[in-house]
Amino acid sequence: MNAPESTLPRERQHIILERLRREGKVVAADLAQEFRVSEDSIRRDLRDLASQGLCRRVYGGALLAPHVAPLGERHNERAELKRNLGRVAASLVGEGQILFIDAGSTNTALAKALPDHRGLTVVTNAPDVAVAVLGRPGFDVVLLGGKLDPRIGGAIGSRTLRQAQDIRADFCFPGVCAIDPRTGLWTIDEEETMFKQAIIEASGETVAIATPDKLRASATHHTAPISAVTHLVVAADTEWELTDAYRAAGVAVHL
Amino acid sequence: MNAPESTLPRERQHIILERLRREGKVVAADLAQEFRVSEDSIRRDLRDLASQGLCRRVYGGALLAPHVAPLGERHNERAELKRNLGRVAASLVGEGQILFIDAGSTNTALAKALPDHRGLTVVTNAPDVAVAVLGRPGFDVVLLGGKLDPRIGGAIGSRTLRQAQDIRADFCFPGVCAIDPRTGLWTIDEEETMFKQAIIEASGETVAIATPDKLRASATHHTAPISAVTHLVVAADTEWELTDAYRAAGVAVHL
DNA sequence: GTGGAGGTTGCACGTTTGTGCACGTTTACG
DNA sequence: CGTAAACGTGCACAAACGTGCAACCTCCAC
Repeated sequence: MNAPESTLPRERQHIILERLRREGKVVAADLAQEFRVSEDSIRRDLRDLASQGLCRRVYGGALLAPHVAPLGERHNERAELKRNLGRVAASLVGEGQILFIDAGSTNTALAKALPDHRGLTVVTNAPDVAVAVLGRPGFDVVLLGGKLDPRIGGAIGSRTLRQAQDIRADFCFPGVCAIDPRTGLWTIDEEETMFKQAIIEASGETVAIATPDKLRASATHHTAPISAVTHLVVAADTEWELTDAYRAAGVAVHL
Repeated sequence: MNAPESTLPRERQHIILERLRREGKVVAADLAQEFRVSEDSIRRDLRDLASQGLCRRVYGGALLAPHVAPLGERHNERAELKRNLGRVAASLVGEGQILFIDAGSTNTALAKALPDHRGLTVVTNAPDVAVAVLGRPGFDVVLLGGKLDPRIGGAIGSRTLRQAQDIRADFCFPGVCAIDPRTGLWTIDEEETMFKQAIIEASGETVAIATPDKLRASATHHTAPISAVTHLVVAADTEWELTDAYRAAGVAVHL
């Protein structure tokens, strides 16, 4: 079915994941024959995918991870995408760390994907992010107060800013309005910009989660240079040229 | 029915469990024929599932374990009651007023029941209350920050207290742990008590919404005398003696 | 061009896991 | 009480697995 001509390892993993989504399972031996590579390589691919939480490794092949939906059946594909991005981003954080999580639907998906029992502390200006982790085992939640902006879904005024400046975090997940491999992060609103700058400043590493539209979008206020971004999480079908451009800029790209 | 072509061992167990969920029982011989494997393998699968507590092993096959949900949902009539109480309480507020809304599931129901297009300002320490009104037309929302207490579902520390003291409101809806016609409001936690006292102090009128269990409950910390409570919202089937006692204490009772 | 770093691949090795069969034991039922 | 089906256990075998290693590729600095 597929062109076994010459498949790049990256591309191969992508195709495997796609088939996994479609059929729910894959058999290592079949894939090896199809791609004309040894089963060893397939096993390595499967191991990689499993380590990213995208599939569950089993004897003889792999099954789709229970949390990864089998390719948008009735749910919004957009929500599906964000869930996946959230899962990938969540895999970056380690035991006992402190996370700044900005407002935004993608970041809410991230919050839902964060693992329990890791002693994580979530600091957020968005009530729905707080709701997503509140009450789950192994989470501390700190809410940043202030007047909520209904367009953003979070607090951003000067009062919020002051509270944020009293905190230091390991990771920071700013909402992304637009991102560019040369210029960095962009935002629409000025107060929002100041808030994002503050939390980026106060954090060790910055993770930008960008849905495909954000990679092509533009916005009015420059928020941070690309050098301030340590990790970038994008969809798996993003063009190689683009991801390579980010990698060249020193950003660790995850998909 | 199923493709007996090639089924991975783990996948097979998964399918068995699924069928178990749907039909409540499975027969080993049938499964063996269906998956084209020996009954020995099926028995091993069943034994594995049983050792994980997912099914109960019986002679000839297996039954669904009592703990495992057999597919389906349960409805909560408590939610229905709280919705009704919330509707009644919501009818008390007028145009353009400022409301302090404490954390708690009953108050979340109230927030959902608040009418749109009234120019209301909601001040809350609970993220789920904020989510309930955020983005709806005619609402301003102010979030009180601080460390969230997972048992309460809201922020209560000293930082939250300070923010609350900077605000004056028309109405205040403290979460009710216990209430008594003679002694007033009671709470379980000390910090929680201080927060409720602060918002009651800062508000013109205080509305207590009490589910039936709260009318009979007791708690450790005295929060406010009954004279501080202006309105009480209770279920329609509350005893007359009790509602009369509250009315005698100067409380407007609504049901 | 040259060489080294980093990544990918296939192979060999020993190990783990799943399978079916044989055997003796337990269970259900007439 | 007797029989047949279902069961558990031990065993042999094959398939799948992880790991270490050497070969190979590409990219980039020198």
